[in-house]
Amino acid sequence: MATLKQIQYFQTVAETQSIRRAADRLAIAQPTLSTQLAALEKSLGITLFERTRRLTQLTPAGRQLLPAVKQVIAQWHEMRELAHTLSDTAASTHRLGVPPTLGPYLLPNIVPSIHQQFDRLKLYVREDPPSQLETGVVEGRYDLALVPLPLRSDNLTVDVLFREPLMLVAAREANLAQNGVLREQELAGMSILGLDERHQLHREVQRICERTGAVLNRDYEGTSLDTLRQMVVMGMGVAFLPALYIRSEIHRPEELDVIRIEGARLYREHALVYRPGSPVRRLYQDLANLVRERMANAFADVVTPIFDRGG
Amino acid sequence: MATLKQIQYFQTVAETQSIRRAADRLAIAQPTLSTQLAALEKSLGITLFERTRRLTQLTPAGRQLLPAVKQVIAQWHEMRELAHTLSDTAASTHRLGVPPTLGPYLLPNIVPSIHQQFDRLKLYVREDPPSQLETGVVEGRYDLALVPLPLRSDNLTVDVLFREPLMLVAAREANLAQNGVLREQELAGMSILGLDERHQLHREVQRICERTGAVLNRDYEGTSLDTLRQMVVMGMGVAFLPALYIRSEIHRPEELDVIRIEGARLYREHALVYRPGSPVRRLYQDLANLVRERMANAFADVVTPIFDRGG
DNA sequence: TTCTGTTATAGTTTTTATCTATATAGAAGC
DNA sequence: GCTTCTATATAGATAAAAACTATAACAGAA
Repeated sequence: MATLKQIQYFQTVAETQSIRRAADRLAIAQPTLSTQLAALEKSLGITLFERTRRLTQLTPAGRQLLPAVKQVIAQWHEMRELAHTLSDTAASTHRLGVPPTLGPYLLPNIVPSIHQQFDRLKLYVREDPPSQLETGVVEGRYDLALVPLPLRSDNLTVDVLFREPLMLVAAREANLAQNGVLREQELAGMSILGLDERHQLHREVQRICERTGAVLNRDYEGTSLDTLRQMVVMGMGVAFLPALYIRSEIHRPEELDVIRIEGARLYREHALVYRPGSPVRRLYQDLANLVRERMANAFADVVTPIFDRGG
Repeated sequence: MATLKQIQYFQTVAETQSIRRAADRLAIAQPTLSTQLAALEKSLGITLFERTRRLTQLTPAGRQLLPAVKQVIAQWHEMRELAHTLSDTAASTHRLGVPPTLGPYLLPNIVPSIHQQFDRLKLYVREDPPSQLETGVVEGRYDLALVPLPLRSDNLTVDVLFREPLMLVAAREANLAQNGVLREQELAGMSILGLDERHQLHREVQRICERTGAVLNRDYEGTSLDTLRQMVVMGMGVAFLPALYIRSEIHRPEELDVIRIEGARLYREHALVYRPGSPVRRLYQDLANLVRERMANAFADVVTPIFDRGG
């Protein structure tokens, strides 16, 4: 069938112009080389060499085949080199899925740290709704994903990363809270703007409303955190926005009041998920730890890293 | 060592996303495939697949290695295709050496016939002095060569092709022969222009002079047939020129008289030579026959094909 | 001719690839 | 929670191949 070994033998004989010398260079016995060469010639249907006692040289056909043979060997070496590079698991490209309400506000803060620690690791990042992320990882479209808790699927490994508060945001003119703090009871009856129901955040806000007695306004729903913020700025109502979003995106604080709710469990939790069978799960655990540490070091005032659950 | 078979297996498993299905498609047993895959992974130092019950899919590293693997296989297929083309011996490029006093005047007449009969054969033609041609073939720089007889080497196969008369050429004004014919005796004492001694023709003319009593003029020697002709035109003397040269190159016959010498053995003989061990000697014999036949059909008035000697 | 160096062939051993049979382990169903 | 199904892995045996040693064949040189 023309093996790689055989075409390497071919190349060496062509170079040394002698079966004996080629056998020496290849560290095999001369009859082995003769036999393999004959086998190659038979499988290709070509006489590659003109064997005389004085020298063994290429036939016209062999001479023309040689460049093609060298190409194959060169490609093969290239492949092996690539494999060697990739043998460091942290040297390949991993497909990371992120939810639209987290990715753009978290990644800019952690990607530089990742590249610092794993300098040859590459991330191919795509956004998807959390449900898509979960099935995406299960079905292999993603290698790992950032998803909000709780998970639907139970056949994924979950490394809980951190807790992110949801802050109440109101137009400055509304003058809702004097010192930036409200008590949970004061939420009762308040009309809350939310995202449309395809977003996970919709459900999270809905849950908060049910517990606090606030009313989720379903007449107008945002399609992204940015439109939701605009709706608040325009005085359409108040909304819960994730702390990391507020930290990243609210560049003109004078337009909006950010209000902390006293005593309430107003937060969402994010986790890194991947298939339990992934051969590189160790790397993913390292990545999860890196995210937690980065959050603890630079965003302790915004989020709460969780070191002890999952993983 | 990462064999071609193994990387083909790799590709098939990547495509089918299943070791079992890949084994079916490859018509081998599933354990064989598992083993070979494991061997490949070990030799590359990479885990290529994430094996679960539901599906066997590429790891990030495997995903990135796949294109390189496909390249190797593609190059290999290309090589085999080329080999298939070349398996027709008449489909390769053969290096043909020709002497400068024959090649340019013979080849234009026979190359079209060659390409007509062997439509995929290609000739790589180079000119060299006959001695260089002989050693060139022996040492493998040429696959075959046209050379004048007699040969120096005795370890070449010789297919004698044809006899080419040498004609006496004189300036028209000299008015040497009324009807274009002279008798051999009339050459005695005549001063003959020749080529310099690096050309085989020098020796051939010298031999003729010795036999007929003509005198080879060594004061001025041509470096090519064309300069020799010019010397004759300019009235510097007479010269022997090969019949095929005259047929091809003397476009203005009014300037020169071409004279046949009656009764003399004034000719040279050309042969096709190649190494006795050449695996394609059959093709070369066919080529020799083709040349002879072409000469017999279209140049019977100029040269005498030799069908029975050598080969 | 004989000697020398090179390739081919014969016969054997070792290695490798492949097979069959079976173990193991998730996922799905009862 | 147990069984069943399905996919991959492992064990052991067999077949294929590639390797070796020894020797034959053969051309060129002495």
